[in-house]
Amino acid sequence: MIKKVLIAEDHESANISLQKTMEELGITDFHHAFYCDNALERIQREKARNDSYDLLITDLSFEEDSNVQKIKDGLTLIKEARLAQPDLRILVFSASKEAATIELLEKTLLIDGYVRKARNDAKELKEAIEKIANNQRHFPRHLMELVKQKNAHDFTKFDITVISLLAQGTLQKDIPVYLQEHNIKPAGLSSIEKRLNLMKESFGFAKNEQLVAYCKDMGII
Amino acid sequence: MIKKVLIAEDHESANISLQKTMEELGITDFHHAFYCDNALERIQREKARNDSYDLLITDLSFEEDSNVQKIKDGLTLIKEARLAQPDLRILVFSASKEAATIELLEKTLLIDGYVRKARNDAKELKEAIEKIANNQRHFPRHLMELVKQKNAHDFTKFDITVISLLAQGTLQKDIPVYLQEHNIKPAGLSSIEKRLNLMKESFGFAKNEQLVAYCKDMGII
DNA sequence: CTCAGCATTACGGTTTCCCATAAAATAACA
DNA sequence: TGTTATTTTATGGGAAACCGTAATGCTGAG
Repeated sequence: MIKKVLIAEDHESANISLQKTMEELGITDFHHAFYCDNALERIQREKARNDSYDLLITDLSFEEDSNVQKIKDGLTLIKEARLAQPDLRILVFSASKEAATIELLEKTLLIDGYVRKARNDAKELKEAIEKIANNQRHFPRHLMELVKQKNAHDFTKFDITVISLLAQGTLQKDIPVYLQEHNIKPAGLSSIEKRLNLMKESFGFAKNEQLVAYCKDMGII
Repeated sequence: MIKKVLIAEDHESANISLQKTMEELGITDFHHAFYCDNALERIQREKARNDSYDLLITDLSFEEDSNVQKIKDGLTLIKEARLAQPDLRILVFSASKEAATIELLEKTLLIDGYVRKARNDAKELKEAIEKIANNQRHFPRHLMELVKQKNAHDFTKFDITVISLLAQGTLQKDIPVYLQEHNIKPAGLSSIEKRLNLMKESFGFAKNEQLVAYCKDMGII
């Protein structure tokens, strides 16, 4: 049963609708945290008082402002919250549709649910909370599969290293030196060219600039 | 005076908070449109009935789904709405912090206000609507200046066009052709090179890939 | 050990990009 | 109108990237 909920979300308008959703679910004992640090404090405090939260609903991205925070994003908050209270249920409510992020949340951080801010998000939020109350998990399967399909290419660590170096301004011909220094193999210029070509071909791209733009969009680098 | 309002917004949760804001402002005569096409239809219909809307509040990005739309984004909706009803007030409520977009809305499309989905958005929304009711306009000055300051370099329309073309995979040597076709001057290859060099120099960048990465990060392209 | 099969690297020719300089066009001004 | 600035475009040489191919190294099966 979910009775006590903490909402970590900086957008006022999102908070308003979350509040309404809580009310519709008959949950009256909930609090808002507009900053991550405050959210973690509350979790720790209530746990110490033997009055722990049942559920944390959190966004992933928090805007930075003059109020400087130790924890700057939802991902870190989730990790810290898990340390502070291992049995806490966690539901992420975010606009991100990045497959890698959702997969990380589901497979590695083992959160309880993910609802994407989108057309029917309020309805889905209710579903998700009800499922979590019944010890089920809630993830947007359909979406993840779609996104996965779109990424025709599986980016390896090597790929990401190379593209990051390019995005930092490293000359292609200088990349082998860097790779050797960091004991990354293969390190030959031809191997780098080959890999870049493979990536570009699989996306139908013509230039490295396109690849960098794509990886930035996808949050890969 | 603002009495009759149309809200074009696809996210359910954003609609919920907008609804609450309307209620708090004492505006009871408002309607939701979840798709752009429907929003335009409503504007046209009510105008024909001599019962026009006083204000349109719209998002900029709408998610595409199975329900295929003629109008796919807020920018187009705004242009069409202006054609249908020139005296309609328009307030944009969007998460975009792209300076170029806000400037376009303010300077060219001459909308009445812009509120960014952020920490205190509900409060700002009320302010903006009240200002518009008093024939004032509302724009987030501070933000725009911040974004401007941060960018050591002032990106011109030309700069953005060139970088976008690069990010799309256009070969540098093919850009002059594109510029000529679109009547953009200057169009010479040397001018493009000169401009790219200037940008790279002002950031201390070595390669175009870096520039693309930076512009992606900053939301410039 | 030998040899096939694959991955990696090396090399050479071509294209594109980069950069400096010169020519041409345009704007500014008296 | 003529003269000077300024901007834009043209050109050529050199560096980097691109692309195909050949050589080398590594691995595992027989």
